Amino acid sequence: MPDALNPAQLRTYFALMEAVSLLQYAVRQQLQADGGLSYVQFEILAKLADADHPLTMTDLADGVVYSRSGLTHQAGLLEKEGLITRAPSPDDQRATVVEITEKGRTRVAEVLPGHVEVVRALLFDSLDADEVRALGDMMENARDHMRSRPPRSAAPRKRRAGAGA
Amino acid sequence: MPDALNPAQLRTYFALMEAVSLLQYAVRQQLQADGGLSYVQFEILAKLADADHPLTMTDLADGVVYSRSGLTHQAGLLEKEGLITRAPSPDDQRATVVEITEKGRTRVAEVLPGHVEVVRALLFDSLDADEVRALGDMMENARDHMRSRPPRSAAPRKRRAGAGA
DNA sequence: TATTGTTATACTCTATAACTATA
DNA sequence: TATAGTTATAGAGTATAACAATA
Repeated sequence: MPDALNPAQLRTYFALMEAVSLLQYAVRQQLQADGGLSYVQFEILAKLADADHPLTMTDLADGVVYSRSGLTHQAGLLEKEGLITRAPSPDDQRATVVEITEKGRTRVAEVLPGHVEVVRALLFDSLDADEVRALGDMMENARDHMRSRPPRSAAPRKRRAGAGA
Repeated sequence: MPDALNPAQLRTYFALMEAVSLLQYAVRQQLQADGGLSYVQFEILAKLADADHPLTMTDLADGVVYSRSGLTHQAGLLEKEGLITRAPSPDDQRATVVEITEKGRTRVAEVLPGHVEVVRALLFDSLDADEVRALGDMMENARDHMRSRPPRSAAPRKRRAGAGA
């Protein structure tokens, strides 16, 4: 098991992290400016708009956020703005059923064109069709690989908490 | 100018964002667990460890963080832990010269193996050498493209601030 | 007992604006 | 006047732990 990255891997890692950071930053700016939405809020709304049936909080949590309380917080903000509704599920009284409102759909529609434009201008302007396909294949593989390999493996190595001194 | 993304682009965009989000999450976990460092702090230390001459705050700000005060804050934390030193520059009395300490280098050395291992296991396990090269080329192009194209273009479209209703 | 979800709380990161000091 | 950096402050996002209610 090789304990280091070769130069090509290092170069790729840094370029990937930096490029995506720049993209994320631009996307967050756009969503905030055009619709007052954080990226997570946009993800929640987009997921709800895409689904043909209402989703539970657990459904939404999958892949969107890493803690339940974080999702509850974000959902609370979206509900306060009238972009989603929350109601107890008829099937399972423990579950909460989340639906997007018309106002929520409108907000997504307001934000989407600018979003698409940013992604196109920043990411896809410099990639041809073949590259887009290759990149998509690689990232789907990587994503599936990471999903199936929970990071808990590398968790408890050394603890370090307060000011070191 | 096409106002939408084609299906291949959409698929690639989402896969890229999700894969990198998972990677970032795992990397942050590892850095925190192994060295009590945020990713930005690790970037600062790595940049200093890599440079053969001391850097100014402005040097560090390039590409690491998006506001000066944020960098000042992070540098303050690192200094408090004894991982870096800050001193007025002899050349330009306005500037601050930042140097990594031995303790800082040690911390980087402690964190690096686990970091590399996470990146290798999560990202490069599913990519062969050709893919690594292709991904690196694409991401370097995209990064340079984004750097040269400041996102301010899409900034002022619509304002939306407080609670909507 | 396990699961769903919320609440309370605390902490980190980031950004804005005001300010000092030097070029 | 422009630049380098800090400070104070405020806000958003996220996580942990305790809790309530249902399966």
